[in-house]
Amino acid sequence: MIPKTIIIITGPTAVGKTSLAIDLARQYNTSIISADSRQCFQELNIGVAKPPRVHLEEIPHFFINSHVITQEVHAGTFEGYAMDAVSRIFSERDIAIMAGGTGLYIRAFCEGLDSIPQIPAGVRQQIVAQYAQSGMEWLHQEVEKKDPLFFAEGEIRNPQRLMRALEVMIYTGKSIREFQQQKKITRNFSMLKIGLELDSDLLKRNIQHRVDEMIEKGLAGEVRQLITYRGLNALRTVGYTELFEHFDGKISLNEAIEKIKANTRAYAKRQMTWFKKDKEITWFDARNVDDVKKWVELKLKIKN
RNA sequence: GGUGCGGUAGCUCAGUUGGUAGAGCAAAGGACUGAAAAUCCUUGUGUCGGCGGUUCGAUCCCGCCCCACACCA
Repeated sequence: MIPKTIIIITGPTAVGKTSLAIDLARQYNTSIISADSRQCFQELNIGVAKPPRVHLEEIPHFFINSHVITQEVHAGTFEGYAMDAVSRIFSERDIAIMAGGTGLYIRAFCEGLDSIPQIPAGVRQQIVAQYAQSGMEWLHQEVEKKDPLFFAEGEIRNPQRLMRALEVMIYTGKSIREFQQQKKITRNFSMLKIGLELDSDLLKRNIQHRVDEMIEKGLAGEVRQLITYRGLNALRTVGYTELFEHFDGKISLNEAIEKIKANTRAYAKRQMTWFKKDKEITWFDARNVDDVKKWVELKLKIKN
């Protein structure tokens, strides 16, 4: 019996993950699970570089257009969703494909997250509101008092982490540190992790082209329609925040475009910083996707 | 041609009552287990427009020149 295998394609934004995934999905006659924290939202289209509609119709995709922006989606949501999706794919196929650039989501899928109770939304809302009002000093004091364990070793200058620690403490009465065992779960299928990379000048050029293309396709119009939802997490996204600023009259359209390009570059850099640490990834030059295909074929043969 | 305001880090600018200079953004590196396209940390030598003068010492004061902008002719 052939072992079930998922081919995971990752790398920075605008290297060409999507088109490689589609090629492989065709070749192995299977489906794709997107590992992208923004493409899952129906309302976000031009700005998040979804696969073209024809391809979405040709090949089944999971976690694309699967949610609406008012839903809360996070790494835990993805883990559950993606585990369900692979098992459905594996019930009919031996190979599945995952493609995306959200490192935390991919890790959640591959290794699992430590189980922490679901915190009711209201708990966080209160903390966020209090933080907005009273600021960092208050947050520090709260966490130092309520969760000294986290305060001693956590990222105490990062408000998001502090607020997360606080909500877990308030709701469960235990430090988030006690939950975070960093235990890797072993999945009952095998994985081939592929990284696509590109010389930084070339990647910059790709980003530039892609952003210009998004503008031509009408990104500004898409963003304008979503302006009333700007407070939602789904819209704290490169391409959207900069255009909101433009519609506020703070910056010109050209400035917004330049900012989108710069922020996309910074995002790509953060992605590389994350992925470089994953020693299971085999890297390929994005210009030689045929090498990837050959390598995948070889690996799958060995497995048989 | 005259007057005014400027010329400081890749960009936008702050500053030094004369002791060779600093923020934001960019850039580079890094962290990150339920906000992750998010969030956070680290890294700043640049003929302070050019040439001369005053001074122990000038980017800062003075003179001339060049460049940009505005206004007046």
